[in-house]
Amino acid sequence: MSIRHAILGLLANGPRHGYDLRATYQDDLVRAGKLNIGQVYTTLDRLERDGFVEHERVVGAEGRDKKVYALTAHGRAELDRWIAGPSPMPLDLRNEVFLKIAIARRIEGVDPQDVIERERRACFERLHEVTQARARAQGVAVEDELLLDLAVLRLKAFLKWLDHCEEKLS
Amino acid sequence: MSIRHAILGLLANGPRHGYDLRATYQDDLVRAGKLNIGQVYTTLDRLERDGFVEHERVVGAEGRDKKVYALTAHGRAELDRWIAGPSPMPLDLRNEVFLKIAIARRIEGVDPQDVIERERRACFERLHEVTQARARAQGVAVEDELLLDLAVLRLKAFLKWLDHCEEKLS
DNA sequence: ACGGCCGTACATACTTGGTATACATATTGA
DNA sequence: TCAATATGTATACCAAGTATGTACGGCCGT
Repeated sequence: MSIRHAILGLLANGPRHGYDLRATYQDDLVRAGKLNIGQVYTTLDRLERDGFVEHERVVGAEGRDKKVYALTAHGRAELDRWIAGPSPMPLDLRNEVFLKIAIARRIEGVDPQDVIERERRACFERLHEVTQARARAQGVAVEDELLLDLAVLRLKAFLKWLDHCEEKLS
Repeated sequence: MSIRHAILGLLANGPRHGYDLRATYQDDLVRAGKLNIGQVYTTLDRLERDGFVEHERVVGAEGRDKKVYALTAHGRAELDRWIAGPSPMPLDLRNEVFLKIAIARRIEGVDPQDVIERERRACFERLHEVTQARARAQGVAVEDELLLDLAVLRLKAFLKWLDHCEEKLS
């Protein structure tokens, strides 16, 4: 997923500059997420190129000048369109583990069941980590909980699929 | 996921040229997947740059010459390492629907429950499509079934999460 | 026969998403 | 005082993926 719409969304509540957008993203919008500052500026450039935002140079009280970005009408329309429309639900063809299993079946000397077993173990460990993080988030911030709940559900579904693979390929 | 390891995997059973790799990928390895031919050649270039494959110019019987790629020992080692090691299980921070909900909660005039409801409907439709595709694949090819089973499990997990969001945010 | 389309085959330009790093100044704290 | 940290922007670079260009040959219909 790209960060375009996150920026448009943050700008909907008023103009901000790049550094500020990143801080707000990390500290408020997606608290578990990190955002590379370089990506913020290149994304802002592209959004401006496409007419979604425009910037104004502002000389700060500290002497540093900032580029403060604001949504254009076009940008606001794009944001509304994005929010109102459904998100793509990719089928995850090109799934790495599926590919690994498929290749293992076509190579001599590699047992696909071993591959499945190793992936299962890794998935379990990950689930354990995430479950602990989920417990720590409990009651702190509802959105942090939701994001971790999603991760848990996804990992459980994947484990179920691995079991299913093992059975069907045996 | 990148296509690097798919190509290494296909080359493990003997040398092939670019066009052939793409055909084999689409017709045998991941039958539901499409592979852009341009990506095959650029990936082969990078694999060669990194010493994983090497090529030989072969003049075909038809007069067209091909570049036939083969795994090097280094490439075979990389393939084995990849198969033996676990795949990354990304937490899917930057999930688009989560972002949409989070932004909706921060903007006036947008009801996050509406967002959830719309995503649910889209997800249901997708699930319906995939379920039909799954029924068509039944008994035809076990790997096609597995890939579609994964898609179904994923979509069901996501629907469950949307219900969960609705409840927690109400 | 020939003109168009399709299959085979490779190459390149371009876009996007993402990381790392460089650069500059102000504040803060040991 | 001097080093680390915070604020702020910019750029280079890389990988993944898409679209397009360029050949050549075979097949098919009129």
